[in-house]
Amino acid sequence: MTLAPKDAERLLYARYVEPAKSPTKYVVGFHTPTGKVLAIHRTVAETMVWFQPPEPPRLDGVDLQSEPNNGNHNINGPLTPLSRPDTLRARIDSATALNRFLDWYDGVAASDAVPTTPRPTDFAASYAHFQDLVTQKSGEPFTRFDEGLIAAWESYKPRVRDYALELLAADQWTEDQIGSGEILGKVISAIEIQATHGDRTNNMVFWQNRFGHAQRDHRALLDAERDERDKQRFERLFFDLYRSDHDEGAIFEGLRDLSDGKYPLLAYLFFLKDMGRFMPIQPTGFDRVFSELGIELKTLRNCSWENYQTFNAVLNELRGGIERQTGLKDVRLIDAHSFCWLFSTLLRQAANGELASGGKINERHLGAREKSIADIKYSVNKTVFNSNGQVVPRTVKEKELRMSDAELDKRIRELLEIQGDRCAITGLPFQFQGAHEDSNMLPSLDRIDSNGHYEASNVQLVCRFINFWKQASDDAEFRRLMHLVQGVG
DNA sequence: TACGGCTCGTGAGATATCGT
DNA sequence: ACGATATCTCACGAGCCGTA
Repeated sequence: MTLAPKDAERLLYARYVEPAKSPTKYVVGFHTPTGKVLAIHRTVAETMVWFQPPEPPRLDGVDLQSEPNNGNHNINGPLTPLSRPDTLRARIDSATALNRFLDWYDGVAASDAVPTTPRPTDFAASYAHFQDLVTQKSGEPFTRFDEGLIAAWESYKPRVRDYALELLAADQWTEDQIGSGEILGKVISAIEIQATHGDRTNNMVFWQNRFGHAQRDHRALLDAERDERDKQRFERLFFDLYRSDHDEGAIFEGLRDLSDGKYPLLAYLFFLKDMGRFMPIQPTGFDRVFSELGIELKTLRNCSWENYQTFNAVLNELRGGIERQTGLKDVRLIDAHSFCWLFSTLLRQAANGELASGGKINERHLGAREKSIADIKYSVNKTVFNSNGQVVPRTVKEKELRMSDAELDKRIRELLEIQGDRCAITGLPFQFQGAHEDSNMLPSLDRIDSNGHYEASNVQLVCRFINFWKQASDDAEFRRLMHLVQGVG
């Protein structure tokens, strides 16, 4: 007795209503209620089901095959789990046998299917590669997460998050606000964080309009502001996410369906909820580093709760590996995330040949930074002293230092922070005292209005050569001229 | 009949260019 | 600087077909 695939297909449609993706000429597949997938070949003579482990018990009319023969090119997209080597295949003899099999398969609890977290193949070797790249880039190897290159590149994420949580103010939400647009507005503001200077811009979600509205990760949220039904749905899910203990998986899937599967957006929203468990993601970047580490996980176009949980589990596993390699204690989830992100960026730069030429330009370590801060203070004091009522051949402008030493120190640190260690006028990265190879790139305190005094609101940090060039000219005019020069270059 | 090499089309994402 | 549009690149999906 045999069961023709077209009859099997009819049964599958009756049971699961719609296929996991539109059928191809050769293959049709379905999701089960527990989130597994199964598929059959449509053109072979008898019904052969591809399905995920575990192996079924002995069932009448169900004949487990020794080989999955799942090399078919149409097993992809939502059916990708079936392209794994541990996929099983069974020949099904009859309609009743198929139903028997499906009853069993549908009943396989999702917990049985919890995928083992993929691990790096040789973390020690990968870590050595990472150190090599860090050293090429910054001149010294990685030692800890709170200083050096990794701190400079990555420390902004928790800061952006803190600010986002303020804007979100989820603790003030009330259930009757759902549908009002207020919650949606708060979520949007917690996404669209743009610092006019420096590094507090939210780059975890691609939200800016630079490449057009359609490209923005949170487009669906913006559109929902003008769509009562979607507004209601979004706000219900946001309320559930931040204010209830409803099933996080269901919320994730719900948001995904509403927002077009934008993985970075979803991950960011969950990162806001709990940075102890959830990390932001940029699929291309993380796939790059996972492939380097030999971790079998593809996140690109795989935005699902299961995939996201695996992603976070992988990072969680890496914490131990990083602790063992570095000897550091208490490596946090976000540290593992930063490690991957920096590694990924370095891999990309190395691939593009940007590492060698970058040389020491990005070199920064705390010692050098501290020296630079001291230097700046010293030179300001000197400037002010020199221009205080002395008799000189030409008129010297009166410049007052309207800050105490401690205030000046604090302001310089603030500015370095806000400006992301870059020149306020040219955007070039600063080099710091002792770690520099070009003294023109040392930071220098500039008065925005050259006729004003040294006070907190009138100062910015610029490259030393910019300060020389700018002399007494007006800030706006000088910026205009600089842009002309940059345009020519 | 199954596998897998191959090609071609598609679309997302990244980047370049142009206009304001 | 910012926004809109054009262009490029790459991975993936789908199907064809030669080989075993």
